[in-house]
Amino acid sequence: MANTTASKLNEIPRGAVGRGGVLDVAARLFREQGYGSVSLRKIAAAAGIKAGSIYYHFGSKDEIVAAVLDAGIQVVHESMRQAVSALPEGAGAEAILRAAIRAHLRALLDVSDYSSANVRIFGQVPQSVRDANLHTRRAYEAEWDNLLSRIQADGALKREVDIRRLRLMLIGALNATLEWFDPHRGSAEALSRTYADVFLNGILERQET
Amino acid sequence: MANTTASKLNEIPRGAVGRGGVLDVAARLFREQGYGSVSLRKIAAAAGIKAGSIYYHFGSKDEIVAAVLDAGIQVVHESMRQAVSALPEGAGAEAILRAAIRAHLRALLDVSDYSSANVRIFGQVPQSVRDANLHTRRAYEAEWDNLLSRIQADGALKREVDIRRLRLMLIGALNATLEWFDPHRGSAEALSRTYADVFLNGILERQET
DNA sequence: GTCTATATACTGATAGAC
DNA sequence: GTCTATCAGTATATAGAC
Repeated sequence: MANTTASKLNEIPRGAVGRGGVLDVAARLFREQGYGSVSLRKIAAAAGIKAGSIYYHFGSKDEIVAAVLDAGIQVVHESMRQAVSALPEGAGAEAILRAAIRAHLRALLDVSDYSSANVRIFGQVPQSVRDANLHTRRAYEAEWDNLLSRIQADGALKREVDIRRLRLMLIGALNATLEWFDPHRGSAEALSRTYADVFLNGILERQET
Repeated sequence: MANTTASKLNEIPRGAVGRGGVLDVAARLFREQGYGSVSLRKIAAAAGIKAGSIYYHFGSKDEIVAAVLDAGIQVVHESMRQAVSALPEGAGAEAILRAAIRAHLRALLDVSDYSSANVRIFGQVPQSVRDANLHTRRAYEAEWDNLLSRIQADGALKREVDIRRLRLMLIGALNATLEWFDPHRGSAEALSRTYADVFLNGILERQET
């Protein structure tokens, strides 16, 4: 997903060139400024090239943003799947949920401009670009639905909870952190623990009667 | 907040005219399409006037969007304050939280294009516009922090919960519903109950040992 | 693979008629 | 209070030189 050719020596000081470099820069700018405010001229300038040169690598702005959106889902999907499958064999429902929440949040806040760009601009791009991203999104959503369904079948999740709605609520809550998270005030790691605490057990003090 | 003059008879069929009408239309378009994609020409066309005419009512695009943002916070703030103060005298922590959550969510999903536009475009507008909206936002945030602090002081909220972080998590989760809520699949009313259930008590089944 | 130059359309904003 | 006409700036995209 990241630009690999840029690590070679004897290159332009910018560091970002070629298709991968343009894509890296575009993802960062989209995350920072949104879709409508980022022009091809801005992307080109940040990558150290001229606007016209972009069309050697991509056919249109939509093609760039579509590539960013797809990569964004793939990164967070792979991160979540790996985190869950890395757990010990007999891991309980709570451990599984905590690992999945942590992986999703860290992908957004610590790891990937692509994943955070996806969350921030998906609602702003043209309908055709959204449609192109749907298959990739659906696969990630299915991963969560399967995980939650398994946990509910084991009896660890309240029976009255609707899986689809819970997934939308949980992912939405985690994604919303992009609007206010400040690494100076706490780590994504610690924040993921708080989210797990709240979603798993709630915020009300329990009576010990 | 809504256009009042438009209810008079013998007017242009569009229904939206004058400063209030322009603002109503702008709020709806911003909510639907985001900040960058909505031009003054689009706003004017939807309001049934020409682009140049907008400048009789507003000095700039930023002035329009700033007015939309402020109104958006004021609507949801007033809605939440009223809902809480309308509760019976001795209402418990759970009833208060449920009423506040319900009011916030219904303002976003059922009532106001201004409130939903605020949530959707705040992260996309120029820094100067965000700054102008800060005072209004802070007042609403303080309302929530006071409410949550009172409940925690009463011992109904877990002591280890950080108030500011909880407020960010809760409001963020509720605001995120704008990205996926579909009135055909359920009411905002019912959804607010589910959010309260999850945040108050969590999703894990409790052992009855 | 990147450059310059350019075509075409749209942007926010202004001036003056009615 | 809305209109028409227009300005300067910027948008995506293309063509051809190097």
